[in-house]
Amino acid sequence: MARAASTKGQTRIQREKTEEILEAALEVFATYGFRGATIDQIALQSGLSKPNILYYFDGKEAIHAKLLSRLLTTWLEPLKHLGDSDNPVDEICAYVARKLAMSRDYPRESRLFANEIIQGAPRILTELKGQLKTLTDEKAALIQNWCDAGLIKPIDPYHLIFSIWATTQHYADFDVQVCAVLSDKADSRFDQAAAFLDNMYRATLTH
Amino acid sequence: MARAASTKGQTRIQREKTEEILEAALEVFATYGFRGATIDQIALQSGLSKPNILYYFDGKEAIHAKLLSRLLTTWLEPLKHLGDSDNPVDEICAYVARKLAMSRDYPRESRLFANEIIQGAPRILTELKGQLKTLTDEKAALIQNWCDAGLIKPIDPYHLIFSIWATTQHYADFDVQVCAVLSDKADSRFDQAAAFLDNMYRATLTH
DNA sequence: CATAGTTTTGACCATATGGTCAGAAAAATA
DNA sequence: TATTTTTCTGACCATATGGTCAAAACTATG
Repeated sequence: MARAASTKGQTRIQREKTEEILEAALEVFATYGFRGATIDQIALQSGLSKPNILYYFDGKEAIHAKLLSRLLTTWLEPLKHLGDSDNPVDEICAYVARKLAMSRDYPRESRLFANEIIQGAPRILTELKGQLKTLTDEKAALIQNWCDAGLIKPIDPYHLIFSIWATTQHYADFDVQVCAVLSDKADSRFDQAAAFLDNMYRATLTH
Repeated sequence: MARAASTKGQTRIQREKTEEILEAALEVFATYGFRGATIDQIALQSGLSKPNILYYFDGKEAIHAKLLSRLLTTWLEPLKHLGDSDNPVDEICAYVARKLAMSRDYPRESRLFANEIIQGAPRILTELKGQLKTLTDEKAALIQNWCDAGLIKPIDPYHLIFSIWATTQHYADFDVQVCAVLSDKADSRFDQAAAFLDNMYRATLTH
């Protein structure tokens, strides 16, 4: 038996089933959190039997860990692309737009992450203090340079980044609430949000 | 036996124990979510035995329901105080400050709420579409009036409110992440946040 | 103090849940 | 086709969990 843990030499079936399980697990973990999710739910969602799932993964923890480790890479991707440019305001607004698009297109990933963080990030704290902090420090320094050069208004770069995470992820994590409040106007919520946020960050950053 | 459900004629012990249980339950539910929390944990946290807890409440659901119904009132309080005034910008910034203070002083309440919403608000959806929507509609109309009167820049009042909820609650719900990124600078995070947010919303709203 | 009412608990139950295992079914290989 | 390897499953186990109950401990009051 070749466990999915060994990344080399996987058969077609191993690759396919592993994906199906992760897809189902994402749905379940995002909705109920780690402790609230059950392997039976993942089994039901994926159409596989419970023992079959445990044939591919070494347990509930392992499935969750795999999802989280994948997620972090995807999640940091938009921030990585925040590059130097002659127009910092556009650069930041483009980042906001990318991040909002991720909330729209990958709400389950956002909720998986939110569940983990709210509950104290017990299984991802190391990565937060490592990868996430390193990247954020780097980009905060870049933004600080823009401030110092007078290209944008003076602001705290860290809290600017926090506010971007908060405002964009809100549309994935709190979607039920947003829809409840907007009711019939909810359909265009992502377009409205894009316009509002672009407007707000331009006002915040432009001299 | 007089169950806590009957709000009238409670003895001193009933009032005290009920509070102790709710206090412990808030801690546990906020950390693990509804499905992840166990009555045993609440028992341990409160120093009471499990059967004793079930003597005061009709089950896990009932404890959670009680917490949620209390919470909603407290939670909407800051928004209710968003009143008419000759300086709308100050008015909104004061609301932001109040909301941020709540994240600092009542992080568990914020997380309890966040857990519920992220998981689809199964036990509070009615209240969201009722109380929350009504109040938000009312305040959005007020803000719209300020826009129309030219007292603040034209913005979408609903998404302004969403952004305030998102940015302020972020400091309670994602506190672990904020601290991980700020590391040694984390101590003053709420003061920094207050300054940043005040600055951002003034820029967004002032002509 | 005696009695009635309230509060608390240990022991217990039914179900849910994470996980195991021997062997069957299917697929790859010789 | 025969054999080896991979994939899959029903039955099962140990523990965790929500909840019950009879009786004990405690408290207030006549």
